[in-house]
Amino acid sequence: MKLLAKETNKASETQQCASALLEVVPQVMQHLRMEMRKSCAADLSVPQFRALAFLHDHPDATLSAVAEHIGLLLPSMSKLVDGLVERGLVRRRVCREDRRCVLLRLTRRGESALELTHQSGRARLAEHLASLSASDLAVVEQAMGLLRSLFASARDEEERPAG
Amino acid sequence: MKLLAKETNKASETQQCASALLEVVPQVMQHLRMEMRKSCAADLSVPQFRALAFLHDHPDATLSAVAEHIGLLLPSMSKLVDGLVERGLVRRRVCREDRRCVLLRLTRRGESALELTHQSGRARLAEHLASLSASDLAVVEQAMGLLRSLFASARDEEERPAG
DNA sequence: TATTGTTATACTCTATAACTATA
DNA sequence: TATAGTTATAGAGTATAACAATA
Repeated sequence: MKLLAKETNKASETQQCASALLEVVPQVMQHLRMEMRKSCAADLSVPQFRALAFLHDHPDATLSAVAEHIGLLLPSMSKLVDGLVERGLVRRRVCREDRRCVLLRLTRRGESALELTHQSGRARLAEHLASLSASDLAVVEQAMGLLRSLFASARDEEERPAG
Repeated sequence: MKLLAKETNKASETQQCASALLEVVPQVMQHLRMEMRKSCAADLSVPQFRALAFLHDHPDATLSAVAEHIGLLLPSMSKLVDGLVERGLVRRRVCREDRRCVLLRLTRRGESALELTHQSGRARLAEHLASLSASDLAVVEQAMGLLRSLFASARDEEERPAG
């Protein structure tokens, strides 16, 4: 009976946590979006920024790989990459071994844009976090670690197995 | 000197935490978006869901109030509400005291759609969270509480002062 | 035939600028 | 004149469906 009660508590805790995520994640996301837009560091949208970050970590990734990581379907990703290529931030190249595949890689301008945006975004976010105590910061960072593992895409799991 | 070192550590902790947010929040957000789309519970987008949730908690809120909470400008909000009104989820009404203002309120269908989407989203999210231990869940929930306070909009602060 | 990617099309999100109605 | 909201317009994000090229 006690075990059952525990299970029930766990389930209700899980539901409560899910509710919190459902409310807070979009709220924080909206702030991220607005700050990135206002800062105009390199004028990157959030998905563009994420794509560049992935390509920084995985040079010569295929379009499919990026799409899976970002969580977009191929047509959406193809279009997003169109923009990055037009702006000279990414280089598109056909793979020699399998000519159906497209290999993507950051240009030097792409690297700069990524770094600029990352630094500026981090700085603005850090201002918001300034009022947190050291232990609060630790809680948030730990939570982000947990969520990163939970919501990593299948392909990411292969490379960096989640704990 | 020791104090300075502490300050430096705190700053670097803050930066690291900001980096984690910058990476993980969009990742989780993307999952939320996709799950809400796939579930088709009531076919609500994330911003639509957020607007309904706010109106549930604040009946007869003005368009401006909703816009500020969601983090949209007035034209964007007006258009979003157009869609909700057309679908019969929200009622728009002119305020008698100040005829410039528009008061928004959920219809019964709006309440249902909100509840359906909330339950379905929470359930799907809960599946992902199932592998977390009770203490991990607590960490995530605590982090969400901290972030909710930090990123609440100005108007929300008035009603529910952040700790 | 199956897979990778692109093109075509459509809808939502979001912004800015110009406008209307009310105060 | 200032404020609340709408309309007009535009661009990015995202999806589905249809297509092309390669395996």
